[in-house]
Amino acid sequence: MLDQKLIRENPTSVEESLSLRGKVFNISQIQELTLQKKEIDIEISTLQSESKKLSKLIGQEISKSKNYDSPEVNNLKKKGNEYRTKISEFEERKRTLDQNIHNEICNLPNLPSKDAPIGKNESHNVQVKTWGDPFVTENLKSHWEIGESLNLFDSVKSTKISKSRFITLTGDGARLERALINFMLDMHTKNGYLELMPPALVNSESLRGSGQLPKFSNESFKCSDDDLWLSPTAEVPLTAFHRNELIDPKLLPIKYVAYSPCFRREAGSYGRDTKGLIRLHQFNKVELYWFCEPSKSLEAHKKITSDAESILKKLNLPYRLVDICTGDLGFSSSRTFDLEVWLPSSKCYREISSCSNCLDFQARRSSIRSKIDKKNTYLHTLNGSGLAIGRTMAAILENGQQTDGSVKIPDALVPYFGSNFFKNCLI
RNA sequence: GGAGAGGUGGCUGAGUGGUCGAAAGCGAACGACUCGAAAUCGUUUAAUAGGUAACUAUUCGUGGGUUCGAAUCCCACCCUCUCCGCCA
Repeated sequence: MLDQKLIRENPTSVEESLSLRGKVFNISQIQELTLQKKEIDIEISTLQSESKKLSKLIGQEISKSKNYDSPEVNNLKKKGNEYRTKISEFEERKRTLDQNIHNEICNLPNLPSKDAPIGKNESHNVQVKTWGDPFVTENLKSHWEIGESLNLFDSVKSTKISKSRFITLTGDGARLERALINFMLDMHTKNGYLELMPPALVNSESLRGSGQLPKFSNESFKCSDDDLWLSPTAEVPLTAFHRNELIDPKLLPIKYVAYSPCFRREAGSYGRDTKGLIRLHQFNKVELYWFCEPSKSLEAHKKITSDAESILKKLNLPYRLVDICTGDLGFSSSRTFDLEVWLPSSKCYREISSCSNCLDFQARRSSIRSKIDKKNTYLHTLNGSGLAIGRTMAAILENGQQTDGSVKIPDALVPYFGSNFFKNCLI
């Protein structure tokens, strides 16, 4: 959520900044509403002030004369009644204004950082660096072909259980998934993160707090009988963990790592990535999340990104770092670095982690503050996948494939997986 | 699911119609004492919105209502706790 004061005082610069996202936002309309509200606010508070004084006077009058019904008192009460009707009229108008303003502002995305590259869509994202050797050989198998031949997962049977875009991991596939989760959690907790295992179902307020609602309700699964949704990312419960809190500044920065299943409807992606582990309605993810004071968030953004990178390096997976352009930024983010892993079968890099600095956007929506320099200040929040498990498995299968059809398990993972090769199991 | 209790500041907790934005304690900040610290003593310390400021308004779970006036009375909802039932 953007600061109302900022919108009121700098509508043009807000409008210009938001337009870098490639859409037109009508800020002046919101500004007009907030100005109207301000006028009414002043009107109401003067009336309330007078009515309050009157009430006190009545109280004094009554205690002096010990008479609740004297003509003087009744006269004053009549006057008080007039105030009340007047005030409630104004309040009615204020309420509708407030609602409109709130709706409008909640639908505005975060302002893109001045450092983010300007562009319209993902083709304008900027590659910052690459790591490792993105090898290209002919006759490479896709990860779903490898998975099928080694019996690591079964998507056909999964449609019986649920529907398409769900997967059942089997045998060594399930074991590898588990190994990856444990490996990542261990790496990050050794690196100073506190592990959390949050609920997978979250309420509407939590989704609003991190920016998924009201705009993106069609991207999450909703429970029909309750005000609960299947969490699309651990970012949601982690933000909500501290909602409406004043955090002791001594605890900052707070660094959480959380494993969670993630559920996404993937509406509008029909026909894309229909095979394999890349795009599923349910997937596992290890998420990194920071709360820090505003002056430290740029530095924190670099750190959270390099913490996510360290996993790719340990697993020896070639990747590149991409600076997301203004037109491709997520709703809550002001700046995002994506980590994209090399998938040799499709000869391209695919997103495996997205590390975002949301500044105070989510903290304002969720009211998460700290007393910094004697002032209550909204904290900055940062999130980054560290990493998406299914896509990591896809990358391991494709990058580790050998000419004899076997797959080399990265050395760092062997202690977690318990072996350096897959046993081909029969189902 | 049934019965009961309760939601008050950073935290604990008093307050049942009239200077109550709210006692007290804890915590925190500053000062004194000290070589320094602990202990002790003193002072200060809720948030939000508007305003350069003085100040004004709002906020005692949320939303309505009664009243000149509500933390306090009425209604609805949400949440938490205890007991019982069910259950991994």
